[in-house]
Amino acid sequence: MSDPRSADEPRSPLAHRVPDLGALELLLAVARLGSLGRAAREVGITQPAASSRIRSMERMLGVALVERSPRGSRLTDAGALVTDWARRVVEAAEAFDAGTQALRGRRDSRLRVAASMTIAEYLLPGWLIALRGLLPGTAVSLLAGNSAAVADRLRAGEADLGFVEGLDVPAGLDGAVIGHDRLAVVVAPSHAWARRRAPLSPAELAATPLILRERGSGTRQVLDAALAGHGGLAAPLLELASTTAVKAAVVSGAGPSVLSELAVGEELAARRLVEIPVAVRLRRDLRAVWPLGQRPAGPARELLSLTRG
Amino acid sequence: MSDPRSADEPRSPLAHRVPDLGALELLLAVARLGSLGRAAREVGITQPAASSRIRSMERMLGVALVERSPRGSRLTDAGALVTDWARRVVEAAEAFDAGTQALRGRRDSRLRVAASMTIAEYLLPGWLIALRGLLPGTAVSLLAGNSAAVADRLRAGEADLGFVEGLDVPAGLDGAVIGHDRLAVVVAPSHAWARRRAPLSPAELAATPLILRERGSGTRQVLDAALAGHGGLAAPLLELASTTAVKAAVVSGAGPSVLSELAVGEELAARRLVEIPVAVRLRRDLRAVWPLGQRPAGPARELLSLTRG
DNA sequence: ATGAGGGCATAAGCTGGGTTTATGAGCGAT
DNA sequence: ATCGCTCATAAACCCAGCTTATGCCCTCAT
Repeated sequence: MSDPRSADEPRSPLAHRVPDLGALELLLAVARLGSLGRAAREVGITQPAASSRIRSMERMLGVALVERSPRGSRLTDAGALVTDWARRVVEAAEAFDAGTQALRGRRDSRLRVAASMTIAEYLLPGWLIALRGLLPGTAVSLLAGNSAAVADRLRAGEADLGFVEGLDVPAGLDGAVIGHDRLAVVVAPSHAWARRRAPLSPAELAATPLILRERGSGTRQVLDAALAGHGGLAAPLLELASTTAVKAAVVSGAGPSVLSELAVGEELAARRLVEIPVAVRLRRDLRAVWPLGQRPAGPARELLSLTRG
Repeated sequence: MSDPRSADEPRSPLAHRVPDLGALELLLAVARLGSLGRAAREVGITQPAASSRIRSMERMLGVALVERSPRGSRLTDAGALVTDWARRVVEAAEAFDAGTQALRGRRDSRLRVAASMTIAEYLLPGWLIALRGLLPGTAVSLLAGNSAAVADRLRAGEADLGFVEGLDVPAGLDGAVIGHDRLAVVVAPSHAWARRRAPLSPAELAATPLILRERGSGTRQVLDAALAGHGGLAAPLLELASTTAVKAAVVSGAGPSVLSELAVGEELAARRLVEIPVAVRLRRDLRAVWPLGQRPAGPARELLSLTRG
């Protein structure tokens, strides 16, 4: 079946209405340093280039961002707001960079990490940025896969530290719980459940056909276990290959789903999805794991310590 | 005093290691449509342009993202991960776009919003994106200022809907609580408090000199009120002009501060800051406000309904 | 089999945004 | 006055990314 999309078609390319990353970084530098020239030097361009870049950004946005004076430049009120929004874009880009850098890391990296998809996707980039603050220059390589693949890598000595979500520690490994992941029942805002007042009962949830990832996913295991005593999970409404596909289907109103809160944070904040309270505990542990008896040392130890509150 | 920065100097420009927004959007389109050519059409370029753009992105990242075949293109495993990180960058860019678009909105917009800085910064862009889903084409203008300025605008009939955080509803206005904002005690990970096990007592917090925004900020009011019964707030360690400046000082280890959880979410996730539990309730209401007796209608009503869980 | 159609790659040429260098002008401190 | 900082303007340049034109590969239907 083709992608069931609804009403986000007629949107002109974002890149024409949002300055590029270089310009946003420059703006942050101006905000921090209080001078176009100094900001230019920091980002490695000349002062006229910075001047023109900021000016063209102001033209693009239709708002004056910086107040120039012969003694320096300060942000306007609007500029301060824009800068804060810009900071969030740059931070997302930094996470992107940290992630992709680890992804292309070679086997001789000083720290080889293996992680489940969910953790690699949502948590690891942040940890890597933090790690860079503590141990600058540490080359990190990342391999993402399911729990079994992570366990294999560790047992084979091809990774120094692993991260998995799930109900138990894989055989042959030691581990420590570093956090929890709550599963959330979500629907599109237009769904009838979004107007409920009472929490969903476990039996109701179990009896409702859901949009789920295909059998074998960690999410589905937890859901199965939690609802075993309530009649068991109904046959899925849809089975899709990726979390992204599931989210897209839910957003478009195809039905309810149960997804990690990590995966739906943005959608909930932007009200593209609504969470429905449910009277059952849907949690799973997030674990750091390593080969039995080999407590993490060096960079692995450092990363591990970062991941615990 | 100059900016006390520590160890994030030798970082080459992000823009050289992260593809531009156009390329990221293209990658998302490829992921969704399963074909370079179709993705190219969607973003308004030709197929060879898309081909070359994806290729140069793969060269930049050093990772194969797309598996080409004569029947279409699918993401590689690494490509799926990269695409998810890219999605977060694009979403941040969309929030940026929604915000700046409102910021330059003229007075004749169909919906004129006035909001406090914190709300304008962290919540409003998401609401505007959601609103665009419900009422496409609605021109929104945004004015950001403190509570008094928001109230003035509404009373003068120059805004249709306002958002403020604070302890009470400004005189002459009606309002509804739409959510809460918790204040968090935060320190740098290197600070001694980060290794505490017991929660902070209110008296301890009150007695400790903090890094705060200048007198008059909403955050400071709430803090003053909450600690009034515990000996009153100690003289500040530092008084800075913007939330950003406060955060930078705390991150660099200058001392503890108390900030909105909205303002420190990213920093906590990336472990640049650590939250210290404290045995006192530090909450303030987030309110939508409007002129007495004039219940919001039309787009204002729609936006209001979006902001309540 | 064989041709049509969809999908991707390559090549050549163009264009424009962003860059640099060079210069000038405003303001403050010495 | 004069230096030293700031930012703006002008002219020349360069390259990333675009388009158009073409070719190859594979699959599917006739």
